[in-house]
Amino acid sequence: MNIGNRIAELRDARALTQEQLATTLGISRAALSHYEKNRRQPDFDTLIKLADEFNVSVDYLLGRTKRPEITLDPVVRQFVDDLELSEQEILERFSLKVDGTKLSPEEAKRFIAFVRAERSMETNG
Amino acid sequence: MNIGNRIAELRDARALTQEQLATTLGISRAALSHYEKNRRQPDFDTLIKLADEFNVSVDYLLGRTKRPEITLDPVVRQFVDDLELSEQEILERFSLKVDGTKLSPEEAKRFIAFVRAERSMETNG
DNA sequence: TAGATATGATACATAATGTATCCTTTGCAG
DNA sequence: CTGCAAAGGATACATTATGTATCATATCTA
Repeated sequence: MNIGNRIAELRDARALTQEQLATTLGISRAALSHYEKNRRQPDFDTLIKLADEFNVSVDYLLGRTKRPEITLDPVVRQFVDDLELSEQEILERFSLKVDGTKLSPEEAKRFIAFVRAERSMETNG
Repeated sequence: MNIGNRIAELRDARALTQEQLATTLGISRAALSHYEKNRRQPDFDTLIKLADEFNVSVDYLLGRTKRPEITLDPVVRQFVDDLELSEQEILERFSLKVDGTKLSPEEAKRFIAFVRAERSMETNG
């Protein structure tokens, strides 16, 4: 997925014409067409205007991420990192809720400490 | 915060010289210097190489976000957003890791009991 | 203080961009 | 059908930005 496709996709989703979006961005329709056809690269200013306009991340526009969210909450990110939950197969199937309620960051931390403590006892005892 | 500052910042944090980073990126040192001084804008290819190299989001490089986190893979995102961690699922296919070691079913069970107990205490106390 | 190292500044050939304009397709009213 | 208009793709070309070599300017340090 490249930037052109993403722009066209987002524009279509809003039922905007190239003319309309171009005007909003302050560029010519021709330029926008070039972007959508991956013949030109918008400058950073226009890139950010696009991201703002569609409320997506630049990473998404560039096809670097599959989802448009800007970033995950850092706490969640940290949580995932700490748990070493990085294997896709696993992650496809699980997220951490207990009895329907998400684990809070504090709970996650305590969880980790808990597991470590238990293991430590197993090892030493 | 503009891209130049971010690049210089990240490069300094790794104690890399412009020469070293430029080589890694496959560009001239002069070009990198221009980027850091905000005299030129790297093309998308270089932009993404930079983000990959430093493991940050392009949004961060562009100064669009304050934190460097990249958007997680959608699978991870889903994992975080929505998962019900039932004991049955845990027993069947749960494989959280802590410190690189998989959680055993017993550990998973204790974990759930642990979370429930804590929540109970919060609710009642 | 000379030499090495790192980085900023500059010039200029080269490459990319922005826009006007033309072309093609599609939908639809008559 | 036919003609028209809207939308978007293609092209040409003047303009602008970029990449790099090279020079200049610190900053260490032996």
